[in-house]
Amino acid sequence: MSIRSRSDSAADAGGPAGSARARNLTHVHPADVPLQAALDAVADPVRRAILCELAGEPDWTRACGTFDLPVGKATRSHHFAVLRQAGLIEQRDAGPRRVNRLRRPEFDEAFPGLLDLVLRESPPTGG
Amino acid sequence: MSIRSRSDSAADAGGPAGSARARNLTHVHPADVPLQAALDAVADPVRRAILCELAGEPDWTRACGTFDLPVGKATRSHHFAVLRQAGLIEQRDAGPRRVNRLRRPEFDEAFPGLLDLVLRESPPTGG
DNA sequence: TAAACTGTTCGATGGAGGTCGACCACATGA
DNA sequence: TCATGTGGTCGACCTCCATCGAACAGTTTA
Repeated sequence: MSIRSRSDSAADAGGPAGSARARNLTHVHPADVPLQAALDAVADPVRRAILCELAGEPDWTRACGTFDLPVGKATRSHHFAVLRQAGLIEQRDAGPRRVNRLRRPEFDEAFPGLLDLVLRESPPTGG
Repeated sequence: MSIRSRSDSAADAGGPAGSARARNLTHVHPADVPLQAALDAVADPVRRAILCELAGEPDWTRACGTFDLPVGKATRSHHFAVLRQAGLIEQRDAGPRRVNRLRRPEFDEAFPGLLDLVLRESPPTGG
């Protein structure tokens, strides 16, 4: 079965009440994401860059602002929201920062192979 | 190695010279397709419908006009061209018709799991 | 309280691409 | 040659979405 405790680690992360900001953080489990939304999410190169950077480091160690992206902070915020609604990332407030986690196992179960393709994408090999 | 005889079955299909129309039929091997193009190709619902229909029948049995699609023939022609350039389908002229083949093994090798996701997509299950 | 930092929201803009109608090109058959 | 049937090409339109600047909100520290 693919039905699991979908309200487990997402919204409740960070404590029972959290802050007012944390309550605005809505998450979607990958199992509830339509294929269309998943494909749209990974079809954008900026979002794929976020996913690749995120995959290279431990969970909850990267805040949104620490990513090297060729877009302004408004656009960056938009992309993180898209990734969150597509079930690709999980976010948690840590002080003024918002740290991220790649939802690899859950997303892999819902869309086998898709995330692997994205993370296998090699940038221009620098040579 | 992923390098194989990429000029093998695509452009040469249908005989040495073929017709004048057949010479305009340019194919791209999946191994030469960027991930961006592959994702863009499968991100469109009309194109996914084509792929699903194509997967349900033997190769070279479906002409472009026989697909049940909610778009005009100009748009349909455009979508087939996109699928061809993305290495997802192979086309061959059969008289006035243009028959299609899903390049499943080649595409699977280049983008493992992606086509499976598309073909696994279940429409509203009708009940 | 104020300042600095992080991130979101809002409104507007621009470009990419899906869509169409019309016309064109090719193959078949009479 | 003409008619028909299939599919491609062209130009235009239009919608969606990525992008930005500006303003706003929450957190931390002074």
